[in-house]
Amino acid sequence: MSETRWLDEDEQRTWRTFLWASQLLHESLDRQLQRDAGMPHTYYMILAMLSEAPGRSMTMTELAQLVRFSASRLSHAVAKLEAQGWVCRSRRPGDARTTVAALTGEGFAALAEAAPGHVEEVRRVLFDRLTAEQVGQLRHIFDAVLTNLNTTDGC
Amino acid sequence: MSETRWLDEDEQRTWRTFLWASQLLHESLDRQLQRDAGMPHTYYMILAMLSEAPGRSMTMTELAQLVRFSASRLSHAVAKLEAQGWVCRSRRPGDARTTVAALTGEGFAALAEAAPGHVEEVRRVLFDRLTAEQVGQLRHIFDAVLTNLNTTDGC
DNA sequence: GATTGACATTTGAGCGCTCAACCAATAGGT
DNA sequence: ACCTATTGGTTGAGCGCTCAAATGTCAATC
Repeated sequence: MSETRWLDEDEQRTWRTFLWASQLLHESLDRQLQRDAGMPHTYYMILAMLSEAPGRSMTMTELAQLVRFSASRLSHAVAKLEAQGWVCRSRRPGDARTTVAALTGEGFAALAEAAPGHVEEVRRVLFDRLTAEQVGQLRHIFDAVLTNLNTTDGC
Repeated sequence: MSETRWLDEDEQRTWRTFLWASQLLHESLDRQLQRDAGMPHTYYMILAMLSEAPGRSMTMTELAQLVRFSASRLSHAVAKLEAQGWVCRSRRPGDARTTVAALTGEGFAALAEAAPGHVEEVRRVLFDRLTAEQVGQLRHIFDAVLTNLNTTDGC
C-alpha cells in the first residue's frame, strides 16, 4: 500500500470542471428530450441503435452491448418502450432462448421527430463552443479513456 | 425553422465516444465508492464540499450551488446523509428560514477513509491515460462547455 | 397589523437504474 | 440419455433523481 498520490491544484480544478460540465451536459440532453419527445436520453439511444440495424431489429444481447447496458437495464428499458408501442419483442424462431427487439413504425416515427431537436441540442451544448482542433482533441482524449476502461473493467 | 445541421461522420464518432466514455467513467466512480465506502459519488461530493468549508458547515442553498444540485435533490441527499450520521442539520439562529448543514466527526472520518481510494480511481479512469498536454486540453474544452451552459441554461 | 410576494427548504409521487435472484433453454461431458 | 454449466433473458426490491406541490419564514407594502 503506497502513499496516496493526491491531485495537485491543476488536476483538482480540471477534474471538477469536467465533472460539473459533463453533469450539466447530460442533464441538458435529458431535459430537452424529455420535454420535446417524452423520452430520456438513454431511450433515444436505444431507438437510434435499433434504427441503424438491418431490419431495424436486434437481439437483446447485441443491443445491450451496443448501448453499453447491462442485460437487466436493457430489459427494463425495452419493457417500457414496448409498453409505449415503440419497440416490440419476439422470440427468435429456431432458438427459443434469444429475444429479438424490433423498432415499430411508431417507434421510428418518434425517433425521426425527436432527432432534429436532439442534434441541435448536442451542437448547442458541445460542438458549437469548440474549435475543430478541440473536437479532435476531445476525440483522442476519450478514445484513450474508453480503451482503458474497456480493457480494465469487466463490462 | 432552418434545415437541421446533422452531425458529420467525425462528429458522430466523437460524440458517441465521449458519451460512452463519460458514462463508463461515472459508473466506475460510483461503483468504487459504493463498494468501498458505501456511498454514491454525489454524496462523496457533498461531504467533500462541506469538509472544505469554514467550520465544515454551510447553508443548504450555498451547498446546493457548490455541488450544482437542485434544492430538492440536495434536501433528499442530506436527509439520507443525516440518517447515516454523517451530516447534521440545524436552523440558523437569527434566521429561521435557512438551514445549516454541518459535517459530523463520523462524516469527516468516512470521507477521510474514502478519499484515497477515490483519488486512485480518478487517476485510474482519467489522468493515468492522459498526457499533461491532454489534461490541459481537457480543462480548456470543458471550461468552454461550462461557461456556455452556465450562461444559457437557467440552473 | 393584515396582505402580498419572495425566499429557503421540505415532501411525495413516479421513474430509471443497480444488484441479486430467478427461470428457461441449450451445449458439453460422462 | 443424464447431469451440470453456461447462456439469454426477466423480475422485484431498493435507491437516487426529477418535478410539482406544499410549508414555513422574512420583508415590504397598504
